[in-house]
Amino acid sequence: MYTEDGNSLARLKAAVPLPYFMELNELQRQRLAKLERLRAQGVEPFPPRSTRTHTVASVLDGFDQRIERGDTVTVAGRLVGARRVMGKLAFAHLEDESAKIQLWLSKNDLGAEWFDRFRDDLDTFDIVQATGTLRLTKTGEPSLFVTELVLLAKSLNPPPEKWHGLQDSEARHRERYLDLIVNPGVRDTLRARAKITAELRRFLDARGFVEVETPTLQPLYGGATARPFVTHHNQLDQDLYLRIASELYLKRLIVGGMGRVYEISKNFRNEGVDRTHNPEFTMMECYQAYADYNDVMQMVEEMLRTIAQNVLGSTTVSFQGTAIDFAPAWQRVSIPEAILETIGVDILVFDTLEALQAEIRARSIEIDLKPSWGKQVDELFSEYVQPRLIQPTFVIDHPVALSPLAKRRPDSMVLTERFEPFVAGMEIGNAFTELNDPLDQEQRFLDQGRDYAAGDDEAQQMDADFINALMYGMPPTGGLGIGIDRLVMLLTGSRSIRDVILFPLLRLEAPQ
RNA sequence: GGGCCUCUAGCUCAAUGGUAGAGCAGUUGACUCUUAAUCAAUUGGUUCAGGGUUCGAUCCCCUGGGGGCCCA
Repeated sequence: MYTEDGNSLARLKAAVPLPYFMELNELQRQRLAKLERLRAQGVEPFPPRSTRTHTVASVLDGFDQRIERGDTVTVAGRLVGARRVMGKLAFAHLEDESAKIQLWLSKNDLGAEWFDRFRDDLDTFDIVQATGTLRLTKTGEPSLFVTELVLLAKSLNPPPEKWHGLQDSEARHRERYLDLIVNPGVRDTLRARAKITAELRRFLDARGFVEVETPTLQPLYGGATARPFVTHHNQLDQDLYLRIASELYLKRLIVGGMGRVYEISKNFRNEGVDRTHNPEFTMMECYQAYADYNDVMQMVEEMLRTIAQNVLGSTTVSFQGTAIDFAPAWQRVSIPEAILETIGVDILVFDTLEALQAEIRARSIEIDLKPSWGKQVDELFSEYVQPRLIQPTFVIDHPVALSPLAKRRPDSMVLTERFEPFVAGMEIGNAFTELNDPLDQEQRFLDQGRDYAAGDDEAQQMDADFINALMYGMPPTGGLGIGIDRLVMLLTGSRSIRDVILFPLLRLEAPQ
């Protein structure tokens, strides 16, 4: 109760000094007024520490025995949900990082001072510390019977609607902290993501891979088909590119004799944003000397089986209503064979852009026309084959033209020893027997340079130092990249990459 | 880049071109076992921004902005 005249809000609004940097709405002003009043009563709204003795989960563990023993515990956390005040008795819920428990506040046992304070000056979302004994309510809900209450941090922002919560996807992304408070699934996904990367590291460490770190700021970019972000180093007066892939650095380490290396890092690609793309995303890349892409395929099967089993307790995951089974062995789909089977076009026969497009026209196949044979094949595959790859599948036999860093198949000048794992119609990785012939590699870079000159701004750049490294001799090597964000999507059933990235890129909010 | 949808109170949402509303939250009062507590009263608006049409625009038109979905 504010004052005896019951009409004090206007006066409080006028009396409370506002932060100069933002305009507060009425609810925020009310909370600020409460903060000021607490301070006036000698209650510090932001004390430096709490003296909690238990997490909520540990209190709930063995709850009945704690009641019998009459344990006194101190917990700390956020007031969530409605506060239900009934004259001289009140209920609320307190949530910490482990669990939620009901607080039972009685005016007699807590004392009038703090009971009134709870009723008048504490709000939902305030962070408090509560000390007391444990009881069950008549409906059997475990509750903390509070004998001492301490404010730990006053909350100035009001909570969203208590039944529908925070729905607006823009608000959920821009105010992820609020999303985390009110939508429990966000925390679950975050924890699952941490577990997935931990399991991935465990899997690789157990196989003798050494985790390394290579540059994010690079004088040349490479290792993937993508446009880079450009930045500038002032003192060197030199443009630098943000990493689009770790590949070329990691293979330098294989040249250096590291044997097995991996890196989990952020890649930055200057491209659009959609359900499966964020300009900044996380990739695991690993390279194994004296292995080939068949070895890597087996490792991927084992890797995803292990991760799914250890994270979900099962190799089967439900993704958007479809059961997906990561258990080996995965099916293999050859790009030329799959295109032949699906639309009847043999890309190995129609092996020039002109011939391929003539055949496409002859068969009245609806497809966008592309500027090169490789891109046209990619387009046919993406359009007609990829959407059908729901269960885990290795797509193999990529054209050389699309694979400037992969070794050719011994029996083919146009196909490479490469595979991409596809799940739920999504490309989740990329792997190949690495090209270790410096002469062929130089030629591939030159071909890429021609594509770039012809207007393909995703083509790769000549990297003379990488060629120089290969000229010292790189063993036959199997390499792999796995998109961590998409893997997390699959294992958490998330429809959008924005649901597994805590702070996805959004446009600057419109100036108000 | 294109198409469609969307933006209204802190949140979730209404509103034939004619006084901008509801629920929740908040505020005031009652209430010592509540569970979306209940009962009574009540505050709260740059309808994303800027133009236009109109006697009158949340609504219709144009331009721009944010977000989502689909396509590329």
